[in-house]
Amino acid sequence: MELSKNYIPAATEEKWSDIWLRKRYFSSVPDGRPAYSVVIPPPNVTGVLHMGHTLNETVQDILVRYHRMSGYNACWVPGSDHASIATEAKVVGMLKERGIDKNQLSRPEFMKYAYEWKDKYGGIIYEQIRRLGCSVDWDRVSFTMDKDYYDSVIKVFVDLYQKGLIYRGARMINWDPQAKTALSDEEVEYKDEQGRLYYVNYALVDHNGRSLDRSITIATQRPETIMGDTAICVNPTDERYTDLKGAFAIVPLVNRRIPVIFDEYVDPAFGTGALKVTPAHDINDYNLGLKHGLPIVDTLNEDGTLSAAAEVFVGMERFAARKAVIARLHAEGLIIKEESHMTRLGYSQRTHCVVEPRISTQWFVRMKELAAPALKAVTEGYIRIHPGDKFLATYKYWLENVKDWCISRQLWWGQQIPAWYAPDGSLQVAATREEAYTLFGASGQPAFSAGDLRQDEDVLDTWFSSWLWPIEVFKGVSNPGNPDIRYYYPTSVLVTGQDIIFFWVARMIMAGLYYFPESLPMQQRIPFRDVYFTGMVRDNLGRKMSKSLGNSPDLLMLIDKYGADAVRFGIMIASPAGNDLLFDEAALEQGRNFNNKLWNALKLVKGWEGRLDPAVRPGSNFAVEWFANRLAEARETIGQAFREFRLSEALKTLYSLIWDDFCSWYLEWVKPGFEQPMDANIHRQTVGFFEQLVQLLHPYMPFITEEIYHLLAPRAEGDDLCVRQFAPAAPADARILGEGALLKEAITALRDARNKAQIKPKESVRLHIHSESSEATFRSLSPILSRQVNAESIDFTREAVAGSLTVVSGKDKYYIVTAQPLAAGNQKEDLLKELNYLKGFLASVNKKLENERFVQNAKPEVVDLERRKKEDAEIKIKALEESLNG
RNA sequence: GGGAGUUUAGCUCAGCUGGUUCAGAGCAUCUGCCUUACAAGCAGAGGGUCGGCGGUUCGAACCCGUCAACUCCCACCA
Repeated sequence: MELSKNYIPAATEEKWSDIWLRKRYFSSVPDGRPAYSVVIPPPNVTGVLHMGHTLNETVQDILVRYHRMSGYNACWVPGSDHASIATEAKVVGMLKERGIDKNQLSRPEFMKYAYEWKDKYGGIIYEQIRRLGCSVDWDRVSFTMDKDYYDSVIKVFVDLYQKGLIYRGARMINWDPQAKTALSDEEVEYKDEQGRLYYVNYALVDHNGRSLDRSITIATQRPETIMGDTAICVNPTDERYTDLKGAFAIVPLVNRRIPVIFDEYVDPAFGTGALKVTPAHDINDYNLGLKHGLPIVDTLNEDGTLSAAAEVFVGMERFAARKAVIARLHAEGLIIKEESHMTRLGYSQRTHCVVEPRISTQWFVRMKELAAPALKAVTEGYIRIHPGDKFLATYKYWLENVKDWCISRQLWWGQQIPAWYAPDGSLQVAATREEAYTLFGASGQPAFSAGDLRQDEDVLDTWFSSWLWPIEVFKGVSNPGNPDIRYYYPTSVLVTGQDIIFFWVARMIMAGLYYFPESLPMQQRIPFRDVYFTGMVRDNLGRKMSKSLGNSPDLLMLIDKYGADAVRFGIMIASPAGNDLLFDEAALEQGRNFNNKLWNALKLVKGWEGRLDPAVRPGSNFAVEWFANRLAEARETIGQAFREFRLSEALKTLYSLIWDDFCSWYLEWVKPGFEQPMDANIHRQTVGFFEQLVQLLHPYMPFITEEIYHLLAPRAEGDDLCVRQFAPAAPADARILGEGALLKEAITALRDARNKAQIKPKESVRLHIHSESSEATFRSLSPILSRQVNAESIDFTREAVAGSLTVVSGKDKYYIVTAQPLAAGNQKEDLLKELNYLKGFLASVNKKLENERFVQNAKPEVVDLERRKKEDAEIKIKALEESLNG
């Protein structure tokens, strides 16, 4: 069979995707093996996967494949999130482009469009997951608005309500005027900005309305809210204002009379020490208003325009209104000063518009009771966070200070809140209209029919559904106690971005601990045992990837260009746990080159098949023996790295094992001479090594490894790499590894010397080795050594060889004899440099050993080590001096 | 304002319990090679006062203190 010059990923990837799917390797059902279950953080159906998803999915696939190959029944559940507000915003935008106004649609009509959107983008996302090679169980695809899932969310809502953990009430919430919905505290992103502070004069009057012939100046950043003022507040200890007890101020523009009140809250040092109180539009003012019984004048409409209550500029957009108010205040001479001022503005996470604090009747979850066990699960180590040092404190702080969660959204796309209102406005919470009607009838026949009940218009926060994800993807809510939930829950590991630690991770822990009864051990109630946080993906300049910057590459295009394995390699090689990843296409090129390296190693090994020599040779081959041990050693390192979630490090180990140890050293050592036969036994063992290497690499680069596995040898039906189990690891023999290191050192030193002496690669030399300690080893290694340094002969000597080039490496000396006279190099200089260094080194070792306190205090093995360093250095110095003199 | 993290080669990062010739790897750079698997390659090389200062210790990239820079999270002074 003819192998292409370079590896071509596209066809291979399609082929194996299909075969894996057809053979249902990634479909999991409970069995006798231990489960390794992972639920995908469901991507929003708003668009396509970005590089952050790519990193997350790759990490998950590596863990899942690795465990599938390690005796576990691996199950990775794919799915997507309806992403209530984000998707609704996109659908509304899409409709607008088509000239359709959401307000003209009925709720069912809108939902039809939303589902069309979901089908389209959900499909794109799943295609990306497939192309990336993710070994998800396609029989378990879940969506947070599936019928069962929807019903589960409703069921949990009703349950929490009945237990008193959900309540409805008017509170100051964050309002998104663009999406026209309430938001949770977590959905608001704050940015520091340069704002402007306006000093505005308010006229003062006494309780009879008589002018006091003076005014009070307040400082505000939001002059457009003055129409909502219902008090002026000063600090009671502020002597400038003590005489204003019982006085009133007149709100400019609307001439409303408001009291001057006194409260410690006001900082006399800020601005003028006088604060305008607008309870409807500021959380602090709201609290002050509650305390002092102030009326609330809400001057904003839900879309951010001024309401009739504002009296002036009614209907004007809030920022335009600000300008208008400023202009009129200026015209009336009421602004006496302006200054710039740093401020913090809240933006909606989804629509990016400035959020308004607003009083509104919403549904809330009481968080205190849910938070306590969630905190315990982590602080007591039932759930381990990686990297822990970084996120433990953040997690703890949030849970200890958590506030109630506003879960109602004034949207259509989502689970509609199961609250039912009677004509008189009273309400019952129940999953269905009929159940609600029954509840209304509990204390006698209601005066209305079930059809008169009106369901709450609002839907639930999307996170109120995704917090059930690890439970409901196994139907744990809709079908409690079923075999899947009992087998797969808790899941093994959650891999996600650190940005959703509060939104999602903490709340899933709460949901798990709430949902599974306290009578069960904590280990069975938690949703996952480990949490692995990936960092944020940035571009190679360290900037966040974003659409507006245009620095977020398209995943499918990258796969087309480099191949999925190369993308996976590139994203993993520079991705330490929890640190941000600076994405650079150069890393993908490295991945592509690595593919090619593997491919060419395959070509080499395959090329030997035509000229195998089956004759049995006595004794063992050093190269084979060495590589077997090197492989054992690397497996140990890799296993340890996996246990510690150091996936990038495991990949680096593999990369170097394959590129350097296998290709650069091992294959060169066993490679037969030009047109010479290949020892069939060595070939067989080489194929065995190659199989082990692609197996180890498979979790990272599944396609090319599967392909090579099948090209190396014919395989029985069902013998595919993705399900091949790792053989038990053998311990590595340190002696053989040491001999391998010695051989590599000698080869490198001799090649370096050849290079420096400008001996042409094709020119062979005669080599004399002077080794006090390792002569026997060198004798056994000489067949490899002679080929690697192009030596036609190797002899052993105890003295200097005249007319030779001397090389000192470690404790050994090499004399290179050439046919042509040697070009005068700076060999002597190099030797002197080395000698000087060694003498300095010896001096420092001696100093240490002569220091009594060192000898007394240091551990005996450390002192021994220094003694050996001293001996080694002395031997080397002797060797160098001899060759310099000789 | 509170908290966490980071700072090691041009870039991205390892460096575990303070002690192997410990100052490392990859990428990039430079030199020499179209050697028969691979120029997307091979063989080599150069490159760092481990952010600054001080301390603990026989011994510090590592522990302590302090300063500086950067990053992130949290927070109701208009």
